[in-house]
Amino acid sequence: MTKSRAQQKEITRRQIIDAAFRLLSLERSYSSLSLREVAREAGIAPNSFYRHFEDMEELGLTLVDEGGVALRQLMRKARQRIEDSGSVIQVSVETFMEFVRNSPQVFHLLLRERSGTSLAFRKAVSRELQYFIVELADYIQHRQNYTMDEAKIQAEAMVILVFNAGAEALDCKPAELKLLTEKAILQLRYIARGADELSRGRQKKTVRP
Amino acid sequence: MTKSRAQQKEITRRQIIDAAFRLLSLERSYSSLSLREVAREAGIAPNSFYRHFEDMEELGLTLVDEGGVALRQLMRKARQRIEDSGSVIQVSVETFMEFVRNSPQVFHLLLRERSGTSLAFRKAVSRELQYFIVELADYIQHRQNYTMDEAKIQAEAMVILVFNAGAEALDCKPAELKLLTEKAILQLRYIARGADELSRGRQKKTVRP
DNA sequence: ATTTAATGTATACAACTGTACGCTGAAATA
DNA sequence: TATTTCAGCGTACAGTTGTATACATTAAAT
Repeated sequence: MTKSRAQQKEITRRQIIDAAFRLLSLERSYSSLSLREVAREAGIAPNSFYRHFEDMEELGLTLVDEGGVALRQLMRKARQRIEDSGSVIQVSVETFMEFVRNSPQVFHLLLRERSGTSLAFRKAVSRELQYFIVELADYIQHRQNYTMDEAKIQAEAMVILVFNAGAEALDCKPAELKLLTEKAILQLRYIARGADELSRGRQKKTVRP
Repeated sequence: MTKSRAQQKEITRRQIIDAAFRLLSLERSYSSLSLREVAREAGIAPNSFYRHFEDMEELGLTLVDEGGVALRQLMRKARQRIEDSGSVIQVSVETFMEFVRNSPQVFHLLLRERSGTSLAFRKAVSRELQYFIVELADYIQHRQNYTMDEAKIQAEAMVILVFNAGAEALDCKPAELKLLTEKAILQLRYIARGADELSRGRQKKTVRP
């Protein structure tokens, strides 16, 4: 059976994407990758790259999208875990940390391009983060009676801190991982509790649980 | 009057450092600078660079150090402002935001190299952040009776959030700056209050102020 | 006054980059 | 079956890079 043209093209496209992810590491940022390098790793001629992507920026944005999707899928599973067992904060943070350790390249990409030189990249990563922030804000608002603004500010702080913990996790030894996770959990609890107290202070009447 | 050798060397060294800072921007990260480019901007021959720095990494570490010093000096001034007027959190955050807007290149450098490809850079930036964290933790611990660990975890969360607000400030319009600052202040208050409540919960007896 | 040492330069080279051009073979279409 | 389309390749070119080597100038040391 011979492959259709579209199928073969899709395969090559995947090879390029996978090659790029493979090249990312602690010592190698996306912006330091050259087109030729990616082509080499993908096993194609440099010029063939252009049959699939306009330039490296377009490939990069594709990687950010793919990475975001992968991360969101994982966090959706985390929510299932929450249903039957335990604390939202703990399960979420632990799930995220697992992701960072299992797919460090993806996390590297998101982490670095969030403050990278390309506006398009920064916006793309920011958009991925917004998904989390909004989902988390919804969740928070659903359980307590915050305004949406309050909930978002709270959610954003949490996402930033978890992201930061992920960044530290990349550099640390496996033994230190647990400590790092606990630190992040505690920081998130500070925020949850603090937001709780401060919003209660502003409200006329709220029954303490 | 002729210049002594050491004096002239120091002048050229400064030209290199200043040139490198000048080249940094939203669109230009340190790792994307070439040795030749810096030499060109500094007005010297490419090879002359080596008379002052082993390689680009050594220059970069020097920049991180200088940036850290500048930032710390500014924050020290902030503490004076706190003495006579108002909230610690508010003054600190506002001071930091001013720094970001006034010396964006320095902040760019710290922000990016914090998650960059060079371990030496990451460590250098991390060390700069530790200065702030420790100072803030001391301050926190001095006012309330936390353990040092608690105070540090709290301080770290605060520094991370302020840093993040700074990153957002780089991309935003001047009009949005105030809103951004207020958001960060609120986030820090969440943490302060949350830590306060959670540590009180653990203590046998504490008199509410 | 002579020698030494060091700052800065000019030239050169090999390695790598992005990408323009033209070609090939085979799948898709007519 | 004949024609068109298009993914992929090879060659080529101009530009940039880090840095090795050799040399000039001149302050500092002898």
